Amino acid sequence: MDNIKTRFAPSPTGFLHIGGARTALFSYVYAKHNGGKFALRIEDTDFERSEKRFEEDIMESLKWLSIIPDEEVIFQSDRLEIYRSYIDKLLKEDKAYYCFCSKELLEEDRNKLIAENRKPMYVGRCRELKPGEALLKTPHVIRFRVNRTSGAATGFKDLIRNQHISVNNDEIDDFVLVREDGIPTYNFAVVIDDALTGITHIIRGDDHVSNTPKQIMLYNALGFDAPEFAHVSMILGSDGKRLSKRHGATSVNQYKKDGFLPEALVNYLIRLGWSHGNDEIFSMDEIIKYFDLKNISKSAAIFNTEKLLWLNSHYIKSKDPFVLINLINDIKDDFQTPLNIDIKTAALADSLKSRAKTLVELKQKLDFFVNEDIDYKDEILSEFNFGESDLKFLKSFREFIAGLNDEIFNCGNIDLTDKTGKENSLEILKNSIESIKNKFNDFLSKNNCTMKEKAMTIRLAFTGEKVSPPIYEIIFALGKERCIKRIDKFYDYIINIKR
RNA sequence: GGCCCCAUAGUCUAGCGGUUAGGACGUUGCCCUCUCACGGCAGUAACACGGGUUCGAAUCCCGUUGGGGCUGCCA
Repeated sequence: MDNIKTRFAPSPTGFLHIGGARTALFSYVYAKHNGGKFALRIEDTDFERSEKRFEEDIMESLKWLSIIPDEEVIFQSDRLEIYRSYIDKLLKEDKAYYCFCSKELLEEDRNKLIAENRKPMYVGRCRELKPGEALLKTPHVIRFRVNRTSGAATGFKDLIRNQHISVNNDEIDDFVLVREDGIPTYNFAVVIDDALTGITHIIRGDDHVSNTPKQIMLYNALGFDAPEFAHVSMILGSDGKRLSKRHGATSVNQYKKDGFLPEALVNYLIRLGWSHGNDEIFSMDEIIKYFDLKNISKSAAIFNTEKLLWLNSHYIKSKDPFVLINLINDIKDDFQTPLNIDIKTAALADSLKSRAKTLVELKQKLDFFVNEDIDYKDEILSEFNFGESDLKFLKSFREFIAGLNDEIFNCGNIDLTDKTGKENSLEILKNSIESIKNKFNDFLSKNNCTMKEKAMTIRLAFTGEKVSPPIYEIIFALGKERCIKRIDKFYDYIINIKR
């Protein structure tokens, strides 16, 4: 089929959640794989629950994920006139009818049917009514006249299951097309828009399967060709229940704030329900290259944060440290001070990136460096026993640091805005760290001790933590003054606890 | 309750009538090592159940069970 066009049609009643993001992604890559177009339509006909901030969130989140519509975004609230003209057509052709039953009356009908153990459907009170002018001035809705011919059924072929799904017409109510306030309902507006905008393939959540026959009826009644349908299974929480807030983060923007990279989220979501052999790592280009509806799973998938974290750490590891610094600064809260974009920060970020699963974690691991001073926490330090020999070592280690040539710590005023500047500075960095390493090893052998024996003491002194980047890098990044300051502080700390 | 859909390890999945049922996350052990990671190696764990069809079934059909969805003047 040529001129393929897909769409994502969220309602702005909440932040873009990962389930929505996944169907958007599927729709987007399906269109792109086939050289088609992808459209975004905001279904804001529920004025009660729709909010501007959610619209903005949805569009920003999609952009963040690189899911970019090819056309201008459509808002259903701008298209009320269009829907009106089609409802007139249906009314004129007797395919829809006015219903004057009050909500209270409907509720009564419903309770009665349930009590009799029958399907709670509209009883059809107004189905054959021919309302006059006066009656039309009273509150009413417009219902679709479902074909009640005995044995009639309505179905469609689902591309995910590759199977025809059919429902008997008497399972389908005379559903409301236009509400009392004159605003069309979902099932009506969705059909008009998909038909008028030339959508060829509708990829959406499983929860719409039972709406589809209603929509097919509308396509037929309006004389439109029905598009193809592909219903993707839902994403469930760890307990197998429908994903909700109690399962933790569900909105895309929360994942951004929590330090996830869009590549990781896209990679995770595409693999949740879709596969390409045994491959796990996909860039957007690769997804587009390989994507096929045939390889989408029919069954629901449970969201697994562990695997997302693995992918996130994979992508963090592959990033240039300067890029990582920018990304961290991009998600920081307003009250946080941004990281400096310099060679020392980059050096630490580079060695810390394999130790962090999220950008937030990476940021935290840089704290010992970013903060001018550090605190020694008893709950960490109490695990270690320090004696006279440690004090003696610290003294000579202090001398060693103080004796280092200032040149080693100097990385000059290199322009980091261009690529060669960065490369040059990384080269200087490598040399500095190498020479610190050599001098430090000399120092150790002169003092008859090994790295293994002394590393933890030094690490604790410099960072206050049991986990840190390699010692040489810390010395380089902190610089002579801060190293000495921290050695002194640590010395005092030990003396204090020994008393 | 009715209707629709789904069913391979804890999780995501490969498989599309004949495989020692493959990969990944997680997890366990070992190696590497200044810590923790990273990396490398090895291990762990699955065809929901019952009937058919067939020489042969994870794969096809039916049922059972379990799960999910819908059953709105929400989308």
